Formats: sequence, structure tokens, C-alpha cells
Amino acid sequence: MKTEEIRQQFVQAWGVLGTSWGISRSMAQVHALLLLNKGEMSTEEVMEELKLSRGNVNMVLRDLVGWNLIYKQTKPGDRKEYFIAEHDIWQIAVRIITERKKREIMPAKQTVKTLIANTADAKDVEQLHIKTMLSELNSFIEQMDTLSDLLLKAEKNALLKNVLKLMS
Amino acid sequence: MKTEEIRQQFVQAWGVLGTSWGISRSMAQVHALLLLNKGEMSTEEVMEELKLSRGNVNMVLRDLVGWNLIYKQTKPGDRKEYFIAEHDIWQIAVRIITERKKREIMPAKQTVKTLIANTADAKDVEQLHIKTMLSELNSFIEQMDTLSDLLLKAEKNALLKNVLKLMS
DNA sequence: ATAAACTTTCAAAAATTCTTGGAAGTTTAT
DNA sequence: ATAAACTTCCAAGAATTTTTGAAAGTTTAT
Repeated sequence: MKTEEIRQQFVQAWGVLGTSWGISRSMAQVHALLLLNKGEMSTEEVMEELKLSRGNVNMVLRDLVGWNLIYKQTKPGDRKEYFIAEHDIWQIAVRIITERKKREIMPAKQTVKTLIANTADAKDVEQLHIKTMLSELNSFIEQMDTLSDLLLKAEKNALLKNVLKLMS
Repeated sequence: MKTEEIRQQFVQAWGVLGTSWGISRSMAQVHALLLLNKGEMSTEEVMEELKLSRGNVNMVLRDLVGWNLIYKQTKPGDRKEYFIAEHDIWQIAVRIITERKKREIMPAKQTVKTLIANTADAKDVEQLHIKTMLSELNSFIEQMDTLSDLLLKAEKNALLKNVLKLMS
């Protein structure tokens, strides 16, 4: 199979997957493209290869830099900005887990905390049930939070080996 | 604070959170409402309380039943269908992890597998790099897959206690 | 067989999210 | 100070996802 075909396939497929991960199609595509490229690319090159608008590519590259999934680079004697992907898969995982924690866990934590404060003085049966649910929800969220922290702290190779040993 | 207020607050807040979890606002709201209710509710009651259309509530309840997050119930001498939530937080977690695995991990696994097959005969440097990335991606996905299976198998209390002990 | 009580379907409307493309803003070189 | 080379912003348009509501479909009782 031709390199160009494979690259195209991967980028398209990754774009589709991205959408079921809550990542916009173009962000996933751009990330995939940079992942496949050992070297760096300019905005221009990304636009060209993926047929996306300048604004979109600019925004998406900015987001990816924000997620620490790609880095900005400059070349001496060239004032364009170039972008290169983080290629270490474990690092990529760390960045994604960090983002998901920020987007999914922290807000839930905050919400439940507030609601718990509001049920502090529960009296009737119904309120007590709500209080129970909230407190269980809270402890579950805490567990997920702890788990994601552990994943983040765990060493690349140690992680699964250990978890496996422990639980199997 | 009044029960009604708290309930309303929770339902609304959960709806908002849901959207950043890839769950539609109304699905999250309906689930929240049933979670707060110790007993069962009819479609009608849900519609009334959340001001959602019949079709929407019907569809969302069907999905929630599909996720095993709520159960259908019948009452003797009444032909309406009633719905009651699974209240065990660990069970809820199991169901959600199962769904996410289905939606996020399995398709990625499949995609990467196909792409790897297409790069089997890689020759030049570029293709070899692509091959490397794919194989790392693959092993990462496998790890996540294993991890989610472990989470699913782990006993409610054993889980985090053990992981914590191991990794801290 | 019919009507009443419910449930499901589905096409259209609404809401949300993503993308575009041109205008405005920056930075650098001269 | 100006022009060239880039980057960023943002309002409008496109695409996607969610929700509605009314009509069609089922089931049960009589």
C-alpha cells in the first residue's frame, strides 16, 4: 500500500474516532497527521494536506498546543511557526487523561460538592435519600479522581504490569 | 433548602455535566431525576417534571434501559410502564464503563488493527515510522482495554484500596 | 370487534458545535 | 515608517446532534 494512502486512511479514520471521543473531527485529523509525520509542519502544509481553512487549522493547532500534544517550533531564518507532535505514546496518554480530568471530573466534583452543602440540613426521608445518593456519588467521583491521578503518576511500564499482577 | 429546589438543582446541573460526558442533556437529566427518586416513575411523570416531550422521554428511557442504568417495572392492575433507577453507585459505574468501552475503545481497536494490516509490508523510512506509531498506539489501546476490564471485574471495595496501596 | 390506554416512530424544528474566509492584528526586515 | 509575512479573531454558514409533537402502532379490557 502506498504511504500516501495509508496516511490518508489513518487521518480520516482518526477523525471519525475523534468525534466519539468528544474531539472535533479536524482536531483529531490534524493530530493524526502530525503524529504520522516524524518532522514538523507549518500551518500552510496542514491546510494543504487536509483541505481545511486557515482559521480552523490555526485554532486547532492552538488547542493542540494547549493540550501539550504538539509543540511550536521555529526555524532559523524563517519566521513561520512550525508544529511537531509529541511522539511518546505514554506522554500523549498523560496529556489526554489530564484534559479529560479537567473536563469531566473536576466540574462534577464541584457540582456535587455544592449540592452536598445544600443538603446539609436534610430532615425528611426524601431529602435523606438524596443526601445518600449525593454522598455515594461524591465518593465515586473521588475514586475516579484518585485513579486518574494514579494513572498520571504511574511509570510507563510499571503501570499495567502492576495493576495486572495485583488484580488478576 | 427545599427538597424540590435541591432536586431541580441536581437535575439541571447533571444535565449540563452530561453534555461534557457525551451524554445528551435530557438523558442525563432523566437519569438524575430517577436517581433521586427512590421509587419508580412513569413516562408521564418524567415528562411533567422535566418539561420534555413524550418522544424524547420515551427515547431516553429506552436508551437508559439499554445501558442498564434503569429498569422497567409494571404495577399490578396498571398497564403503564414504570422506571426505576439502579441505585448502587458501583453498578452504575460498571454500566457506564461498559458503554464507554463500547463507544470509545472498541472502534479505536478495530481501526488500528486494520491500519496495521495495511502497513504489514512497509519498506521506506516514512512507512516504518508510521508502523511504529501504529504499533505503539495499538499497545496503548490494549492497555486501556485491559484496564477497563480490570475495573469492571474489580470488587467494589477492593478496587481503589488495592490500587492505592500498590501505587502510592 | 372496538375503544381506551399506552408506546413507538419519524420527519421537521431547534439547539449546539464546527468550519470557513476575510478582515484585523502582529512582528520583522528594510 | 512601511511593506511583507505571518498569525489571530470572529461573524456568518454548514454540519451535526437533540428535541419535539403529532401520527401510527400496540396491547388490553370489554
